[in-house]
Amino acid sequence: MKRKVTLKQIAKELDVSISTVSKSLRNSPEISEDTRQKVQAFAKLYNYKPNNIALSLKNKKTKTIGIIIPEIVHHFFATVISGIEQVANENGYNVIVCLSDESFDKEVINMEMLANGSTDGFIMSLSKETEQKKDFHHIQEVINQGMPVVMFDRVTNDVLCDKVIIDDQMAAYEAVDFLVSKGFKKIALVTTVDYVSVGKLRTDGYINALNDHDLPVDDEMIVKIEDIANCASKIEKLLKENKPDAIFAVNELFAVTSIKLATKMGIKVPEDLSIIGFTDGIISQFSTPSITTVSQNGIKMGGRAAKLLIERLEMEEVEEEENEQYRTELIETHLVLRESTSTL
Amino acid sequence: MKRKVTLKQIAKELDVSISTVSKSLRNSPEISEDTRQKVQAFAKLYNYKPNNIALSLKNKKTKTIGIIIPEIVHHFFATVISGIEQVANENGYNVIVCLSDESFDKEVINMEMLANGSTDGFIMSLSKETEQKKDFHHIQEVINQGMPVVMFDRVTNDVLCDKVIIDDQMAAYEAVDFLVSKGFKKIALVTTVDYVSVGKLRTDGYINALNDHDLPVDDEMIVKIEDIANCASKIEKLLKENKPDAIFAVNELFAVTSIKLATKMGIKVPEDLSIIGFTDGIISQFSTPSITTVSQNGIKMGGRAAKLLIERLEMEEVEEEENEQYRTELIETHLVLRESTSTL
DNA sequence: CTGAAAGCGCTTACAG
DNA sequence: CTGAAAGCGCTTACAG
Repeated sequence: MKRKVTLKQIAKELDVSISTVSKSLRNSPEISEDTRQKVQAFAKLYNYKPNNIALSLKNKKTKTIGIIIPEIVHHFFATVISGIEQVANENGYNVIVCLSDESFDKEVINMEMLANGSTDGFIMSLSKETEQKKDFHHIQEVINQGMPVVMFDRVTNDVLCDKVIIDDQMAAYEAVDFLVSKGFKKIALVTTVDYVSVGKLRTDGYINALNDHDLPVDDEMIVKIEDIANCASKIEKLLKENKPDAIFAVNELFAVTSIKLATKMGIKVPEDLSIIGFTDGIISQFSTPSITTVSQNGIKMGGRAAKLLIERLEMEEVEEEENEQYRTELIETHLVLRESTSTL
Repeated sequence: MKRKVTLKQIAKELDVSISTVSKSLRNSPEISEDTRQKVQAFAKLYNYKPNNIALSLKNKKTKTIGIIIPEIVHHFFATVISGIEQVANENGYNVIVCLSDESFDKEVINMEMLANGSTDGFIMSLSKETEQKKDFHHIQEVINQGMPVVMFDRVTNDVLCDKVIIDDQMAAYEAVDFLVSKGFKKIALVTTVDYVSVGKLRTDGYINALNDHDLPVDDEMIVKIEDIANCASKIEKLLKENKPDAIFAVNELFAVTSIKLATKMGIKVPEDLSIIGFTDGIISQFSTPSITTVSQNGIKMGGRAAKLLIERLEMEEVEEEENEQYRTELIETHLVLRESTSTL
């Protein structure tokens, strides 16, 4: 068991001061070529690596990014982490991940815990409960303390900070517009309850698209699902009683569930019913039929979020802090055509 | 912008020493009731929270766990992280995630980076490249420095440490045994190349099961896939030339790909061909037909791994370090019956 | 009961 | 060219 070696030990071993060792290793010109080499050779031999914690304390920056998301067993969020991680790594940052499990309390606790010195900033997506409560004091507090926050996907206007989103409303609009252009008249919507910000926006997009095409917006054709576990009955009812010829679903799970239920009821997809989902994940790719969907590039979103955060982090060092030019970056989306929509 | 307050500032404000503040906040009996209350009130008012980094440096422990896995956009690994995170949180630990992207170099770099004081220990699953190279010096080094490591899923016998695995060989055996018991005679295997440890074990289980039932092991019926991207041709060839009546696939992707290809070729699943996969993920659940599979409880694996690591971490404090009783925990698996196997 | 000092591992302005 | 000192934010054994 050879514990990690410290400057102190090297200094003692070489009979010089700690300062000399430190400077030698950082190639300070103050130090003579001779001792520098001696120290460096010794350090190499003992595989000296500076202690991150000590550096963090000294420099008052940790070079780590805190990520707080609702869940990780979720293709889109995993994808975003992956994007963050990549950019973070390229810039010498590490990533510490906390899950809120869609709970407000967990989100607050995690945020406060990480804010006590563990990270330089945050990248986050709101939990459903937080969106419902509209209580963002924990985020505001962190920002007030001078730690930058970047929100993505599930964001709020009530907090001023950098944001990375897609244009949910427009993307939904385009999906529905596509269906209309293909001649569908009875387009249903399977969406979330309204407090889920992205769900609400996608719902708005659906409504706008119908309006713009002078199609009626029928409440019977809009199914709002609170709890994913028992969404089946509502969708079945929609299918049976309202006989839509197309469905726009605001996520993969709603889309695949609709397909499965329709198929079970003898409704053929896409012959009798076309379906468009949202998020181009594993399910959309491997479902049978595969699902036409609005792609949402999580890797890119994560990467951008990390870039924004790091830029702000590095900027702060130079300029005086109050550069309140918060940016909201839009990641483009597009429709991925697959088998679940008929090409009449 | 009100920056976080420190002991020093509180001390100054209250005109007492830093030690007194520190002790007051930790409810030391040394301090008079009076000053203790005064300090605590003030600290509360200013929302004082001790700085994690300073505590880490002082205590020589970070209360964070380093996780190094091949990828995160992967249902099983995401599931394991989720399990780790939960147990970690319950015990006051945070989790810092690094991805090796299946690359040996990235695995080494990440490990070394985190080992320089950022984490108290590691939970990891080997990258494919590492398994191929059989170079584990980075792991051994970390262990030699006194940091505990827990490996899961993709583990190696060449490193002594705690491990959490499933019995891959037995699980595969049981899956194939099930197929045999249902009367299938021409059971094919779609597996990985041999250097992937879990793939190899599952292959062994397949072979053993056939042997024990006096069924021939035919190399033509075994497809080893190196690169997931272009596995189609090999599976098509298998289907066309060898006409298996059942397939055991060592992961979800191979299973669903086999189903899709078979269906495209007019082979009906499960009527003409039964398929069993491995890992009960999103794909298995939402594929059509849904896939019979060997469940592999990632949440539980992650939870156990975290438990093992934390136990060792807390143990070290007391006993003298060389308690080299490394444990290997087996997580039970079972067959989840779904639509992809016919129930003759 | 309170506080000065040492120390965790490092860096850097300053003296010599 | 080298080293002592101060400091990052904290804790704790020790003096007073």
